[in-house]
Parts: sequence; structure tokens; C-alpha cells
Amino acid sequence: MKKVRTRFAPSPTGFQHIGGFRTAMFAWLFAKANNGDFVLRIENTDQARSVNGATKYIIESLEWLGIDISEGPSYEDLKSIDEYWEGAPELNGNYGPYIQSERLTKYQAMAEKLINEGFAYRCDCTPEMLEKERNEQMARREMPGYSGYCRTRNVSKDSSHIVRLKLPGQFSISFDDSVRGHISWENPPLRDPILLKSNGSATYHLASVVDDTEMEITHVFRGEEWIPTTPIHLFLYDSLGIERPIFSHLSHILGVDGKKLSKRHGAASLNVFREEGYLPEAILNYITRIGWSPGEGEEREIFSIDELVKIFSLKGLSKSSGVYDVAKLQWMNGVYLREISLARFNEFALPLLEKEFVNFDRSKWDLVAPVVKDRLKVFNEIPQMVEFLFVENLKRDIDQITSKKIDSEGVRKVLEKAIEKIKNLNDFSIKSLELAIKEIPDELDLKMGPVFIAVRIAVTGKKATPPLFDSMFALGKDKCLKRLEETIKLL
RNA sequence: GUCCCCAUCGUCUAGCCUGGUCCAGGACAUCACCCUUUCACGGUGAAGACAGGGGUUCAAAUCCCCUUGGGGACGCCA
Repeated sequence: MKKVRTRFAPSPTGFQHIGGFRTAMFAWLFAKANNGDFVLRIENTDQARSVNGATKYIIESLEWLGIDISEGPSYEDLKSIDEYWEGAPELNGNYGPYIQSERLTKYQAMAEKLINEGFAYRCDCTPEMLEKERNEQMARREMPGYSGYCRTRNVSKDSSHIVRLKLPGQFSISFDDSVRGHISWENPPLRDPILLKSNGSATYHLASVVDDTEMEITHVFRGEEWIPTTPIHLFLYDSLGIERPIFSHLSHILGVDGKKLSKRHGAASLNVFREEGYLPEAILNYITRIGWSPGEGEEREIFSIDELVKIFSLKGLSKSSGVYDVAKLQWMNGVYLREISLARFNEFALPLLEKEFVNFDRSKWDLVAPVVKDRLKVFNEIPQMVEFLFVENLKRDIDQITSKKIDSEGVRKVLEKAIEKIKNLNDFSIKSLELAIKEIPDELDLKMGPVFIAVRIAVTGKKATPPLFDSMFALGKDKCLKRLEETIKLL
């Protein structure tokens, strides 16, 4: 049996959204699950649209997600695309080069072969002519497409030309998609697609078939937007007598508006999730659950990468597209957050805190980090939770300090009592603080709730915070007293 | 205009292939209660879906057809 080889073949034209990375992840999971290879190939045939930095972004994102690349572009190739990328890795393998701009002669040779065998022809129609033709067809409400003008004209090699695939006027073709089953066409509405552009580079249709063949890709994972042009690829494989790979056309991820994910859905790009503070394993896990499920009898939602590799199968891929739901991602991120070590938590949290607070104090942070960690969904919620520790002029939700249960006079008494008790404390610890403050309700004949809220808002400014005594302890005795006194003046 | 794909709670989905065990199961979100110093966690419970119509069958979420709805493709983009 042939070794399983899958590939991820993005074009470096900008930021990939999570859907793109999900495609990569499924291809990778399948390779891993079958002891195969996962190849990264950069489809930069369209030089005009290539964006500097896009390849770096893709590779670093894959690495961040924990998707390891078996083979990919060499250091030199990477530098030729992203010239300013100093730390570009060396991914090379035995099927290189892995960037399409370096494979042009292979495409040209294949085009030549197709022409010689009568499956393709040269065409010197200008873009203007084609444009005119298309406009006329649209006006007549016909399917736009090339007329086939050059099919029999034997256009010379020497003039500026493109190469087109010669598709039969009538033909039926079909294949078995691993996620959708049998897909067939009676007469696919395709008109002699372009294989080679006038500048000598290949279009996706030619390049992907040539590359997938030469790189011995056994399973092609790609978005369902490729289904309509699959007949072109099938026709190419069949004409050339090459064995077709197994196709898995993945359903799309849609935005909340039900539309295909695009730049408009800014929040759906991986770098944004990264910046907002999601854990890679949470994103990977979440992404996996849209468009795939482990099947009957499995009701868990949380899977480690290793578990995923163990249970992944093509059978679980779903046909219908899905909408990504940030709320569920957040929940999942929270689950992972509660499980990671404090050290790893700090790797993410510290840079954020140092950036946010000029007076950031690591020793104070360490006192509350564990309790903060357990009540977080996303990292970017941290600053507002611990703001009270690192700012001088605290803003308080003072209007929430009173309620039906307590008036401002009551609050004043509570705060005065608190000051008195803290002053009399001979050791300032979480435990002693708790014992002391807990005496207040009885002494003033109040309920526990309003008393704690009063102290909480006085000290931290907010109604919802990490546990009160941990917070007060981290703040320190002097600051606590100062905050309580300040608050009395506000009443 | 032509072709292709898809269709179960608000969302992600199980079940569909191999009809009966499904007055449809889980998760997120929502609501209520419990736990509780707030928040979060956890626990319990509630509400919530087989797009519509025809067949086939003793029996259909499951098989077939049509309708509708959604998505996609029709480029010297991928």
C-alpha cells in the first residue's frame, strides 16, 4: 500500500482565516492518523497577488497550532518569497521545490506534452477579445465562457499565447468524494480552461495536478468551492493516464451572517484569535468540531491533539457547512485555561500585563494569578480583572455599592469597621483578613452580601472580581486602608 | 442563464449508509434553582430541531421524487 501523503497548498495572498487552517488541520490529522506525510506547498503562481509576509504568517501559524510539517519549502525558497524573514526554517524534502514559482519548467513541459497528445492547444486571443466575448454572452444571459476560437488555428509557439485544455464538447465524468460520495456531471459547463498563462506560469488547474502527482499526494483535502472545477482536474489525470488522488471536499465555515468567511469577518482570522488570547490547542480543538465529529457514542467535546490523531477518520467529515460560534470557542478556551500550568499561563499573561500596566508588579500578580486563571475565558480579559492592583487612581462603580439591602450610611459603617479591623490585625494574611471581615455582618446586623460588596467595590472598584481576600492580600495593607478611606469620602 | 453542493434545537452536532430500540441524544448559548463572599467553576432542571409536499413501506429524521431555502462555480484568482 502506498504511503499516505497529504498537502496544504495555500497561496500567499494575505491572511488565511480559520477555515484555511482547518483544511490544513484535517489534511494533517489524516496524514498523522495513517502514519503519512504532511506536505506544505506554496502556490505562488500568481506573482501579482502575492503578499510579502503571508508565507511567514502561514508557517508560523501552523507551528503555533502544533501542526508539524513533514516537507516544505527550503530556507532559500522561503527567503525568495518573504525576503525579510530572518528566521525562516529549513523544511525541505525529497519532492522539491515546494514553491510553485520554482516549478515553472515542469508545468511548461506538461503543457507541451498535452499539446502534443492533442489534449491542449495554444491560444492567442487577447484579454480584450475575451472580455468582449464574455460581456456579449452575459448580455444574452448565456453562460460565460471561451468560444474555442483557437482550437483549430494551430497558433505558433513563437507568438504570445496561452495554453488551453481541449475539453470534449460532450462528456460525462464522475468521481467518488470521500465526504460527499459519488459526484457526477452529464456535460459539465466548462469551456476550455487555461492551463498556462501568457507569462509562462501555470494556473491552479495545471499546477496542482502536476504537483500533486509529482509529490505523490494520495489524498487531496480542499474546500468545496473546488467541486465545480474538479472535472478539469479529473480530465487532466485521465488524459495523462495518471491515477487520481482521493478527494475530500470540505464544507465551508460560514460567518454569523451565513456567508463564506472572508476579510469582512475580521475576527475569524487566526492572528486575531491569537492576539485576543486563545490557546492554540483550544482553537485547534474547536475548529475540529466544526465540520467533523467523532461519531456515535462519543459525547466528549474536548480532545487533545494526540486523541484527535487517534480517533480522526474521514467518515466523521460533514457535508454541510457550519457557522463558527465564538461563544463556544470561549467556553472551550476556558476549559483549557483551567488545565494548563501556571508557568504556561504566565507565558501568555505576562507580556499582556506588562504592556497594559506601566506599574505592573510581578510579585502582586503572582498572588492572584491562580485565582484569575480559573475564572478566565480569554486572556484579554485579564487586565480588567486585575486593574485594581496596578493603577493608582481607581475608578469605582460607586453607584452599585448601595442597594435595597444597604444605604450609604450602612456602607459608611461597614467601611469604617473594616478600616478599624484591618488596622488592628497583627498579621495581615488571607486567613486573618477573612476572619476579621466576616465579623462585620453580625456586628452591624447586616447580611453577608452587601457587606462584601461594599468592601469589594471600595478596594477593587468592581462588583465582580477575583476572591476578595486574595485580592486584598495582593493589594497590601496600606493600599487597602487607603482605598477604604477614599471610598468613604465618595459616599 | 447553466451546472454543482448542502438542508436535524439560535449555533456546533449524534442518529441517516445497514428504515422500527428516536414523541430524536450531546455540547455551547439562554432561563430557573442549588453550591457560594462577588465572579467563574460545578450540580440539577427547563425551554428548544428532523424546511415543505408527495411517494415507497406494516413502519421514514433515515430510501426516492418535487418544491423551497442556503451555499458555491462559471477569470491569463486560488
